[in-house]
Amino acid sequence: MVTKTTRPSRSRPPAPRRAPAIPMPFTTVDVVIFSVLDDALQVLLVRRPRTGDEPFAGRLALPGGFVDIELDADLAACAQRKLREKTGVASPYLEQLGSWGGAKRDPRGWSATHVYFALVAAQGMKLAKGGNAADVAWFKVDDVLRKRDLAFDHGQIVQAAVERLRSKVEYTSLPAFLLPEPLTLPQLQHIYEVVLGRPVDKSGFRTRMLAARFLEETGLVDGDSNRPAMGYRLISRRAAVTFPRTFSPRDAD
Amino acid sequence: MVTKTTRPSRSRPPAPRRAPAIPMPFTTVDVVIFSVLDDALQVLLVRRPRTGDEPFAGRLALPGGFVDIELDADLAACAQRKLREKTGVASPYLEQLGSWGGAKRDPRGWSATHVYFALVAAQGMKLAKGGNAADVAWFKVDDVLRKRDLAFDHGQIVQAAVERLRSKVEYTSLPAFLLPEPLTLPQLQHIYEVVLGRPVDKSGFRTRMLAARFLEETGLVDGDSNRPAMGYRLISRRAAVTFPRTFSPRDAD
DNA sequence: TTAATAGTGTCTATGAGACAGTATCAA
DNA sequence: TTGATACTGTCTCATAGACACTATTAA
Repeated sequence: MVTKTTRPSRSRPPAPRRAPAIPMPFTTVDVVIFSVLDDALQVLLVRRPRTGDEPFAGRLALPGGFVDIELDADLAACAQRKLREKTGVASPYLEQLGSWGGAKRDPRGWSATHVYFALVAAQGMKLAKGGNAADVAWFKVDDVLRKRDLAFDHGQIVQAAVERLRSKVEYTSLPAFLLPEPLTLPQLQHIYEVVLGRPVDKSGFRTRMLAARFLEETGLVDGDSNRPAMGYRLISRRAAVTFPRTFSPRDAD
Repeated sequence: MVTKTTRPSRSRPPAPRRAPAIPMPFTTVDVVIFSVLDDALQVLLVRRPRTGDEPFAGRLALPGGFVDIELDADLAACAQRKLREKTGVASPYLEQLGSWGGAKRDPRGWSATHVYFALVAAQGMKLAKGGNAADVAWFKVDDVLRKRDLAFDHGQIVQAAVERLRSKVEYTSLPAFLLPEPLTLPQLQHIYEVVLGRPVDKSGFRTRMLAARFLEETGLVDGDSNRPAMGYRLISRRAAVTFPRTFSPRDAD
């Protein structure tokens, strides 16, 4: 959040406001963007600029920044804009994670950030780099959580996002949004295994996915393996479906 | 949100701020407070004052208002404060629901609200009334959702809160926070039935609750019935526990 | 033919749902 | 003793998990 690059500099006419004359918190939007790359769950981070007197110069942070009340119709549109600026992705899975606000999280004063949570397929994606934009790159979630040296409270936020993702993966079809279409069931199973960090039984997995009726066949796909697999497309990209039970190995008490 | 009653009027020294000079959205916190009364799920609403030129005068709204960057250390503290002001309840179950923000939700300009979600036991509670405070009262959720004439976008927000509650009730122990302690299993079952809107099997319900290990016995309680029931206390008031499966009648496909 | 991966069949144990039964209180 | 409510036992059936099996491709 609070990167100079996304801060509009042109002057604007003062809007008519009949509201109270008390100081308002700074309002920002940050986006936690996940993908699976190299068999690991990864998160997109930007390096904060070293120029100017901005806080946390040179540290890694979530992509985000101030709400622009001229550009952004609402919070979701603002999140979409920031995601597009960094990744070029137009229609990812996007849901709200929550908001963090307080007196101390930004040294410049009371601030509140609205955090969104995005899942994208990393294949063939071009990240925004150089120029006025800060460097942006993928980082393994496990490394990020271990090093805990992100700007602001973004370490906490990433942790909350990972917990939400891991928890939802147990009982929803969310990981399907981490794959490009058409996707195959073996690919999807692999994503589940990477995010859950444990193997999943093939037969049960297939039954479960097909019973949830969120996939439709698109014909055989010639993958990197020997036998081609059936390709599938998501019936709806709006939301994930919820399974009636959680994934869980039998030893669970 | 944006009620005059919670708006601080005293002057304060301008804080040192090295932040951008672009206009910030108004920032508010609203609280959706649920309870079960008269065998129905109810929500706490306040009537907006008819004085001054505030928007939505005389309409019902969620309790809430501007963040006070002097009083409130963070968003959760702000929500706690607003809850305490209206209900006197000090330590309810409180979780974040989400945030709503946009150019059009408040006629005075771009605004964003951070919404919290509280569950309280309504028994013997005194609501704040009269004086400077707006009238505050319980309303049946079903009526509120049908009439849809709340101030701002609070109708949408209540709807989202009810959906979240009903969905979580299927697989968590959340409803336990709607009862005063010590609670009995028949009482708890009744709450589940009210919120879910359907009967629940007694035997399965008891097995499920006790297997989840979130209750500890406190001795028999002489209720309004003939045979006394075992009283229980929540082992932790921090969070609800998640059941491995959802409640669901057998006919579910 | 073999290796590799895609996909299916089958067995079993768990445990939820349904419901009938027993226990313990007041009147 | 009766009525009312608290609580328990038992039967059945769906299904997740485990794992062995078959199918289809490339080399």
